[in-house]
Amino acid sequence: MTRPVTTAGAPAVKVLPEPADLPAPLPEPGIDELRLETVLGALSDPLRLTIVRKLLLESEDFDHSCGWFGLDRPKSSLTHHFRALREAGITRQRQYGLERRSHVRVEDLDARFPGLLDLVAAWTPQG
Amino acid sequence: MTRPVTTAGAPAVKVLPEPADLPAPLPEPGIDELRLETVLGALSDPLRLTIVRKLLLESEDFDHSCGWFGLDRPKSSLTHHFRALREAGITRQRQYGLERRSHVRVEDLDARFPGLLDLVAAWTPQG
DNA sequence: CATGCAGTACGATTTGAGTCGTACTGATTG
DNA sequence: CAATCAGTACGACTCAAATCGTACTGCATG
Repeated sequence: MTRPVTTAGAPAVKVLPEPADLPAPLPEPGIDELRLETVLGALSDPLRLTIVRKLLLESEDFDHSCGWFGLDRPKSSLTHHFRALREAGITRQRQYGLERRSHVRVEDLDARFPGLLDLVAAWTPQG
Repeated sequence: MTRPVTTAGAPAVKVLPEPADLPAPLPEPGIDELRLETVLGALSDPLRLTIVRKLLLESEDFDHSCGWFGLDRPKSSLTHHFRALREAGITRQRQYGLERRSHVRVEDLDARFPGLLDLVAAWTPQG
């Protein structure tokens, strides 16, 4: 298993050192609305695979804004892909002032599609 | 693990016996050419998910021809989807006389993308 | 309050996938 | 060898997704 474990065991306390009242997440499918074909479709794009993998491997408990990824695409393209991930139920997005930060819905995805995120974490582009 | 290992309930009669020397498989990617994004893309279609799942759960050691699935689509559409699966590396196809039979490349996929086929086997349409 | 900045909205364009009808191929069998 | 049958090839159509430029919104900070 290569994916870093964020919360080992049973965390009774909220881990993220975020403000107690987080901004409400943008609209997203509920855990029981997650559809395998939709999730796989969203992950069938190399750029989105890059985004999710980077979130899985390099995000240190914090959400990340669009710019953090260093993706060489116009902003409108990034909006498109981040929305695709959110609407498929793969990421959750919250508005923090100017920034719209994303993180992977690890718990939900592990519950519904166990093993899937490990495949994403193990993915490497172009090889 | 829900995916069946091999012959669960013994088939009464071996309806389609295979010759000792199998026909050569149709062109397909090698195991080291399998790409996660391509595989996920091929599996992001409900009809193809249905095909692969049915092969995983109901095929008793034998390959199956197009007609076995009982899919209510024109033949040219089926050709399209079966080719998509083969070219993504998910199925292997062999020509048996008139019929072109398919089976899932379980070993290859389990080796490259462990857990993926379990997700497919657990999938249910429309729910 | 004015400026700047993160990101969206909208629309145009392009590309690729799904769908399917029709004509075809190639093996099987009478 | 002719009929049949499984499946393909080809092409047309449709639709959704990717891409991206430009204009916009709304928060933030001086």
